[in-house]
Amino acid sequence: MKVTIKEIAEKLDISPMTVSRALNNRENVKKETREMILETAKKMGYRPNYIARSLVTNKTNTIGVVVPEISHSFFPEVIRGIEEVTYEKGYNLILMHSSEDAQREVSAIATLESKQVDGILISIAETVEDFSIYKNLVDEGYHLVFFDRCVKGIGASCVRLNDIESARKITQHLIKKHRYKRIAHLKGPDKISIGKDRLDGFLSAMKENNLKVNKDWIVDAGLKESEGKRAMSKLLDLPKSRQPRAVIAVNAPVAFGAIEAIKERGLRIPEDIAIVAFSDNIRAQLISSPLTTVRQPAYEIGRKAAEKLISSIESEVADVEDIVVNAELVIRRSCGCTYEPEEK
Amino acid sequence: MKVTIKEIAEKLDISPMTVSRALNNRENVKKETREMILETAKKMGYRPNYIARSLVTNKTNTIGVVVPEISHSFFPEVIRGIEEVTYEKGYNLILMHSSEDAQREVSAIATLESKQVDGILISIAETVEDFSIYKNLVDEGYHLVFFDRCVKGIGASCVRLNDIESARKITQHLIKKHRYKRIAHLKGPDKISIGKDRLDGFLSAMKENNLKVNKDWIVDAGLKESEGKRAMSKLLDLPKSRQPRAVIAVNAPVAFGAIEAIKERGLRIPEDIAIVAFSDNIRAQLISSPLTTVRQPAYEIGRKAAEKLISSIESEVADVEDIVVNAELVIRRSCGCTYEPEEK
DNA sequence: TTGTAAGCGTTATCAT
DNA sequence: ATGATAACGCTTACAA
Repeated sequence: MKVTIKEIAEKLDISPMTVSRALNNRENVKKETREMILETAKKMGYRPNYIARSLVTNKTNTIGVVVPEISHSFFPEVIRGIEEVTYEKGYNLILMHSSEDAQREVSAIATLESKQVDGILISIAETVEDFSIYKNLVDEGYHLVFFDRCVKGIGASCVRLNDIESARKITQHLIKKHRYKRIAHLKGPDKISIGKDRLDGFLSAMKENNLKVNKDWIVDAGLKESEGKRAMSKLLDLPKSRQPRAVIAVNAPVAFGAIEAIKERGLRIPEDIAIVAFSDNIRAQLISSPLTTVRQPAYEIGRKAAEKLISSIESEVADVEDIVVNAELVIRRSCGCTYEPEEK
Repeated sequence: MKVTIKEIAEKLDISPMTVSRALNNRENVKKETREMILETAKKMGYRPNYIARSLVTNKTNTIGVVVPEISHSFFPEVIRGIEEVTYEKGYNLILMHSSEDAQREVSAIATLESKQVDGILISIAETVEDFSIYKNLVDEGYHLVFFDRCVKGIGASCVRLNDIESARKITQHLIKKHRYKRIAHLKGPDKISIGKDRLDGFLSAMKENNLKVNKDWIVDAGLKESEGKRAMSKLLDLPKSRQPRAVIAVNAPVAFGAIEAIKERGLRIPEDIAIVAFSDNIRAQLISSPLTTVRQPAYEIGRKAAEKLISSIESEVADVEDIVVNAELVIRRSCGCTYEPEEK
């Protein structure tokens, strides 16, 4: 039922090799022979078997993508960017989804290796503690590019936001524009770059303005809404005199959780407490005090990561790059600014 | 650099076959031999080569997914549902993206065939005119399941919304609850089921209530925002006396386009003209007259489609099913109902 | 319990 | 320009 090169060859009474050459548009086939082969192949409904081809060429023209989650808007948009580039360059995409689970991520990577992908794009799961897996991949010569959530210093390229700079920028906004002095940070996991960088940028801006950062104001908030709520509650449990006037959340879900905690105490945003966050999403403008955020150019991150990976696959040079994409401040009401709602 | 079964066998001075058996947890391997093999394999960093395995077993444990677009919320959510099931059942996902382009869809399918996927899940591109491709796939014995945008009568299963019923329900709401009589429909392409079914449900409800449907009130609006705007303009260009009092849009983007046209003429929603749409999305609740919609259980559609496909792959029975998922009315202000904004 | 031989569909290499 | 042969890494079928 499935037509093979061999069958075409038999039908035409020529060698499989000639058929293969014709089908692959090689030079050295007589014009008439080629035409006859192409026609017959079409008539017989021939489809090349990439599995067999890959086995001999040791190339699958496939890249694996591992994302931690796919429900929110950021990763689908990144995937769209990746998909666009891979399509242009003739690659396919195997999509794996770690659900923020380190174990599942390990098995996803193993599967991709077994599928002999030409390279891997990965944004690591929140719970990952052991980076040796990535290190091993790189050491074994795999093409690996991180995006958004990167691991530094293991020799893999990385496409990410300029998080330190963005954190500085949004902190500066709170300080210079609004004259807030008591600023807290709901921070992400130390282990992943967004957690560390956003904290660093925040601290750097505070220091630059000679503002004191109370130790209680740096609270672990993970990356999820429930954790954001818990972390914010901790801040609000402080004696009034030690509470912050403004809060910077590591991402939007954490901010939404924090907002819940604030509302439950009957406090107003931004009058009683201001809040801003990284990672813009549509819900940020929807809520009653629209959230000032740092908007991430997700599509662009996807494109750049895919481009970097494919160029590294095709050129075979191990040119490790740290590609930084600039984010944009989206000013809304939650920081204390006045605000014209955006339609659409 | 890449470890093979043969290399493990040589190192242990046994046959590759025994190694293969041990690695695949077959019964007939002595316990000590198996343990020794497993240990060595691990130490050497062995990864099975699924490409080679697939070539002989003729099974890739991979299914292909073709979606028309990935930017909006619906398809990512469907993909999540698909991903969840494929993960549970031990399958992988190759993701292809037609960009609503028939030609690109054809090439996506050809690629999936070449990659020897075990089955294909597809939601067809808007511009597809020729259904013989799908028919051929089915006739050749491919496992094919449509989701959301289905093609009927070619012997493939389909998971979709109960569009006729949903259309009836939302039309009934406009008629019974609001007493609108002059109702127009911004319709989708006839060729795809959502276009046809939503129109049919609308017409059926109108007929049941003895309401006349002016021919001018059925306007082709494609599936995109720009086309929705153009279509709505057509309605608004009618003499005042022949204009509809309420409009049902085939999907949310078309509704947003229509709303733009309405606003540009200085008309109010729902006071001057009411509008409702299929396919809820977060923007629907965001706009100034929050849109009454039919909410599609995308995740569930993804799950059911994947389950159906995998069961058909594994059971080898050609049990064609038309699986219908029920949608839910989300009442907001644009239909004329009063409305409490949802936070979150 | 273990081994041998053949073959999956394709392409690389060397020959003609 | 075309063909013969071997090989990619694995598993099936059969033999020992």
